[in-house]
Amino acid sequence: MSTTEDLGLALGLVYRSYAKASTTVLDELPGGTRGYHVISDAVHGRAGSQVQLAQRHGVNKTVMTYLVDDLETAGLVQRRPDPADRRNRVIVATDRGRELWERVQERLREVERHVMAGLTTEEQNLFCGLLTRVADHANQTDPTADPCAVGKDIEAISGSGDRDPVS
Amino acid sequence: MSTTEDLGLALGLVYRSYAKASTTVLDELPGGTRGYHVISDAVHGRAGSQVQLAQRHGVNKTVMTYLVDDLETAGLVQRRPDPADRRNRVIVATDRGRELWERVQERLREVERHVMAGLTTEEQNLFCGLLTRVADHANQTDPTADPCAVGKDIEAISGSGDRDPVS
DNA sequence: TATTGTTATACTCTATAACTATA
DNA sequence: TATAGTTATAGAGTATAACAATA
Repeated sequence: MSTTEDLGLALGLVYRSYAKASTTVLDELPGGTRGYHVISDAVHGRAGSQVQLAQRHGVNKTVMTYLVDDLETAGLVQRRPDPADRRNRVIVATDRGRELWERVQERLREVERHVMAGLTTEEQNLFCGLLTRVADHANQTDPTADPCAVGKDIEAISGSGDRDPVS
Repeated sequence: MSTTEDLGLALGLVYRSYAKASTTVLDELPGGTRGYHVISDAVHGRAGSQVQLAQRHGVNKTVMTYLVDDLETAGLVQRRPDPADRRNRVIVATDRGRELWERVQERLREVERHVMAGLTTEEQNLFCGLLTRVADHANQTDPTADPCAVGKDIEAISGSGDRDPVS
């Protein structure tokens, strides 16, 4: 019998498996895994403002301030003024940040293969493709949107009789 | 262009998307998402001891003590003495825990469909199947194994010249 | 008036250390 | 001696509140 009949359970298991396997590669970076993801966004020119970054990576904007501080101190990213809106700080990668990203990226490909070792190479590509589409869909859904909207959909489906699952 | 060329980034995005979408369903449970997963293991008779549960769900055994305390107080699980080793407390589900699990489980299926809305139904099944296999593989890999073993594999592949990605 | 980013502060979660009981 | 579980304590991570600058 499978030990994971639940999507959330399986996601958590795989997420932790990846986190553990990538530790040796990412723990030396400022901000660890999250720091790498911010650098990654900066390298691809999709970082945007700090608030946008914070929303995309699921943390408070104050946390992003500290993280960008560390990344900037390490010379990996830069805060740039946004000509269109002087309140924003656009986060861009430095040359050093780009070089670091490329080096780390190669080692992470090995980590990914290790995590997905239970699948054939073809299946790995298929899985990555599907996962990416789910992720992109989640990313498209406006991160600033009211989180309750999702809950409302679900409540409308399942009814209001069992709102309190405990009592 | 895709916003997620990286497995870890995509996993994080999907994981947070699921966490956000399941909030309304799971936040009222003791221990939230993790509490539900422990109940789920207990319902399926695969919970085992508290240490085993802690390892499977990626937390310290002390955290599991507190969590099981809350679940037991809520009447959802029970600590049972293990005849084979009196040090162990085997965690089993109560009738109430089983009922709760079934109710929540139905609502979570809707959440899952919402998270995977970017895929067709066939693709959703395919994705879940592959994800489950990756998760089972991660679960099989002895959770007590030395985490450094993974790092050693990776270092052997990528060489030792760039151990410090920053300087 | 609302939003971005910053700082100081408070809170939540988790781990460490020390202990008992069992093996 | 080593491990499961518990408790008290300390630490890491994160959010809240208040503020200045900008829209």
